[in-house]
Order: sequence, then structure tokens, then C-alpha cells
Amino acid sequence: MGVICLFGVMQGADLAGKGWKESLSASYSSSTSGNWSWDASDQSVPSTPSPPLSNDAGKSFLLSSQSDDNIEETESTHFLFEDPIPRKRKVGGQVVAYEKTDLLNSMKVMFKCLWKNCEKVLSTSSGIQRHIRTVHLGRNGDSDYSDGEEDFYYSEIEVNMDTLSEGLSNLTPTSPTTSGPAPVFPVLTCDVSRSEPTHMIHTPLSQSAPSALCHIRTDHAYQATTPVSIPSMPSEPPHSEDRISVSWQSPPVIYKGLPGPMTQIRTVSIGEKRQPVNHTTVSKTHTNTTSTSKPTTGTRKPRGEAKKCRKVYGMEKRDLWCTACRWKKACQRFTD
DNA sequence: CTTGCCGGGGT
DNA sequence: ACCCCGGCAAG
Repeated sequence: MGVICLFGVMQGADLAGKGWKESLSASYSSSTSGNWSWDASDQSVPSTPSPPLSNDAGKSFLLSSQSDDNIEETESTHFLFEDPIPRKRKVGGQVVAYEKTDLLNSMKVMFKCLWKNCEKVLSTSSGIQRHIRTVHLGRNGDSDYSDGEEDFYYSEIEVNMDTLSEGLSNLTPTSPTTSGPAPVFPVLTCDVSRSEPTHMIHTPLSQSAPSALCHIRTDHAYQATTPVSIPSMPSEPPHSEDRISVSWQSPPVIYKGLPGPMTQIRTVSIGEKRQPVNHTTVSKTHTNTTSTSKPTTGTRKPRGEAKKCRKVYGMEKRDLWCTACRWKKACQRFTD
């Protein structure tokens, strides 16, 4: 980080210098030996995910990552930054462990016709295009000609088999310790189930928590008009794999790198995150759950022992402070 | 009370 | 990106 370099430079450049160096040198020599322990402070830096989850997945993760040095670096960092929660889940009696890649594997891309009253779902884009061409647009069936218009009438949906069933099991025990009135929010159900009879997994969750929403980004409304000039259609190139917008409610706790409800967040992700602006159903429940507590800062960085610019120079010599201190930010000069 | 600094706003 | 400050937690 910049701090380190800064220090390095300053230490060198400042050798002949004066000022705060002196007051520092003591603490320097003691703690230093070259590398300036950002790693030590690193622990308090808000970038460590992996909260003490109450579920066994979290535990086992912590255990393994701490006690087992064999885990290769990339692996753990991958966990940390990509998918903080390696999942272990019971599916049909078996314990299934998977991570992101597995998740991908379990994704299935389907193409759903959006024509009114047509719920056709095909597994190939060409198939759905042909379907739309022939059935809805009345084009010549055997010609392959496509002006791309079909794109407007189908949407690519990703069906995640796991997530569907996972949402429920994941939700139940939201560790009450982590985030007070834990919202049940990051919920995941998809319209997909509606159009795909095979996926009619109606989880206990989706029933008990109707607030869950996950809608396909396209809306059938536009179909009322003539097909030619679609006003503000969510028409993206059909190749973009993001079509589903899994919109989950941000939990009422600020993720500050520490124990947070990061648990279920790694949904399918897709498309831009959409606030459920026009969806009244959700916002209602949302406010209900959140309104109680202001998302208080999860954890503040514990106050460092070192004297900071303010203390050292005093208010009157404010211009000697490091910039961060002047901006009332975390002091860069006297880190801990 | 003071101090450190997060979060957010202004330019 | 830079600058500033309200407000809060910790001491």
C-alpha cells in the first residue's frame, strides 16, 4: 500500500531532514526490521471477510484456513475475495461441497420466449429465435434470415439448480449474533420456476417469504406495442449472459469487512443490480425489517496506540499533519 | 471532555 | 482526486 512506500521513501529521504522523523525514529527501529508491518495492522483493515459464521460451513472454513498451511495461497485468497463462503450443503442427504466453479457448472442457460402468453422455453438461442420468427413474427420458417428482431422477444435466463434449492437451506439459520434483526432478505427465487415446470421447486422459503423476488429483467408489458420500435427495452445483445436480475435486498448491516451477513450474497449476480423501485411488494417488507436499527458501523478500527499528527503537532501546526489527518482520515504517518 | 477517523458531501 | 466536516466511538 501507499503507506508503506511512503514510509520507505520518507525514511530515506528524510534522513537529513527534521520534523516528525525524530519523534518517530524510536518507534521505527523497534518495530521495523524492514517491512513495516502492514500485515499486522492488516487484520484490522476492513478487508477480511469470513465472519465467524454460525453455520458449520463457516466454521470449517475458518478451521481449515487457519490450521492448515497446506492450503495454497491462491486458493484461500480466492475464497476471500471471490466467494468468501465456501459452501457445504446437504442436498438430498448427501453433503455437497462446492464453490464458485461448481456453481457455474450447475448453471443452465435457457431461453424463454417473452411473447405474450407464450411461455416457451428452449435451451438454445437459435431454437428460440426460430420459434419466434416462425410462430410470432410470421417469418418464413425455413429461411434462416434473421434481422435480430427476435432478440427482443426472448430472454436468456440462467437457471441455477443449486441456488434454487440452496436459498432455503441457507436462509434458515441466519446467525442471530451477527446482525441483530437479521433480515431474511437475500433470497433467491426465480420466475424461472414459473416457466419451467421442471424447476418448480417451491421452497419453503419462497412460500413463507413472498418478498423474495427475482425477476427476469424483461417485462412483458412492452409487447403490447408494435414490435418495431420498442421504447426502452432491456434489449441487450442476446449473447450477454446476464439476463436475470437477482435483486436482493441489501442487508441492513453495513459490510465493513467484518462479521457481516455476507452469507448469502453470492447469488447469480447478473445484470445490473436493480433496486426494486417499482415493485411495491418488496420495498414494503424491506422497510419493515430495516427501519428498526440504523446500520451501525459494524466494527471500527480499534484505536491505535500511536500518537497521531494531531497529538504530535497540535492544532496550531495543522499544516504539519499528514494529509489524512488533515482530512480527518486515518492517519498515514503514524500508523499502528 | 478529547482524539481518531468513518462516511459522506462539496469542488 | 482533493478537500472538508458532521458525527460517532473510544478513551
